Amino acid sequence: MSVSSNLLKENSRDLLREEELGDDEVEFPINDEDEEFSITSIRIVLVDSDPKSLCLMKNLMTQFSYQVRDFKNGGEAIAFLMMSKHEIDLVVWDFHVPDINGLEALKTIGKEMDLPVVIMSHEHEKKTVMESTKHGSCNFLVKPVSKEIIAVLWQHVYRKRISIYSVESDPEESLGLDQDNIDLYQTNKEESSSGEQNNSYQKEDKNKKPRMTWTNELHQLFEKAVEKLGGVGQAVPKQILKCMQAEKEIDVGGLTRNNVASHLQKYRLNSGKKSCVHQETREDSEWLNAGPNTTLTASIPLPNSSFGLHTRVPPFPDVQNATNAPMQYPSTNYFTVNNNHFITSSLANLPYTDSFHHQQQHQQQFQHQQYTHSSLRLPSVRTKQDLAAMDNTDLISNPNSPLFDSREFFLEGFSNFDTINRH
DNA sequence: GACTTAATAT
DNA sequence: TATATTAAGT
Repeated sequence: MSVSSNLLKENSRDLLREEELGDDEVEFPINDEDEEFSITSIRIVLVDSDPKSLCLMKNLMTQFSYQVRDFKNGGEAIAFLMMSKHEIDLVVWDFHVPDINGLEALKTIGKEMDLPVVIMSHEHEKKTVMESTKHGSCNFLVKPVSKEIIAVLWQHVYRKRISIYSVESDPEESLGLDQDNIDLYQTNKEESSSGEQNNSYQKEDKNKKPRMTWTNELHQLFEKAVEKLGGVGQAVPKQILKCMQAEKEIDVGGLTRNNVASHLQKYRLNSGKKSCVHQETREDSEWLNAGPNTTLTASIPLPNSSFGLHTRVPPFPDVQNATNAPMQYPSTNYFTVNNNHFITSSLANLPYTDSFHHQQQHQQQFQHQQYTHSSLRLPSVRTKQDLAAMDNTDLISNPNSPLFDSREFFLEGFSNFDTINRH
């Protein structure tokens, strides 16, 4: 059975499963071929030097049916972890454990084993939170930790599993997955490591062909060709392309007939509209000001250049007025480096680059799913509806704390869940 | 195979 | 929302 179909399984099936499984078993929504693996309820190593806090946390966790192994002493905890790291799903470590503090624990665990670590502390100094986050803490819990937070601790295990699975097997090589499943799988993969935007950029580079940009220069060349061939009504893509390529001064790069056809489609559409009812838009006036000498590079990747400065190409000009007059460009500049887009302006209202925006949307979807995910039996006394109704900020114990504004520390989305993956 | 149009993705 | 890409129809 494939990964994604299982991920998407709805309640009915899972309920059935739950009857088949023992009480303390949780079926994980990840299968390796037909061999399903289920784990016993999530196993947590809890480390806190304060006996009261330790006891309280342990009780709470047990209440939510986690299996807890508690330690007052950091050294003992690490020793235990070294021995049974493969039997543990999550580590919850108090920042102020004297012999091994949170940071040291994060370092050691990060180096020696591949476990998600949640740091907790009675205080929430910026420095403490920052450091923990930097060192790969999945979450930072401020004591007293609320039930709601304990209830959703499973998410870190879930995420870890997903990310491990993603790294270890390349979905495209897996024969069992059809294209749809691969797509879904990759979506999940991106979501599961939402803190790593660079990765998803790189992913896109690998699979998708670069999107070309019609620069002013290119467009003028195009327009010149169209005119030469008898106007929009006469000119056809192939000839336009030939015409454009004939122009020695300007390198049209890897421009294809399809590119031209697409551009022509838009061009025709636009010129038709213009000749009917002409309403001068803001964009029009920008184009009216357009000048022939503005030099821009095509984003069609040229063999020798993978780097270029691009300016967003304005919409089509009014046909009659397009050729002359200096142009005022829209100010959204961005670089492309190997087809990665980086906005260079720090202006507030810049649009997202596409992939970033896209990713955000996924992220939001996933955040919602996390509460309601049916494939996991939540070790929770709350209903799924309750969880869904919970505001995300509930995950930080003191969201309104004057000392600690989660948004200040965490990347987009981190205030809800971890976006930093340890490896 | 080329062109146009429509749908889809970014 | 604009516009580039992809698919489908002629």
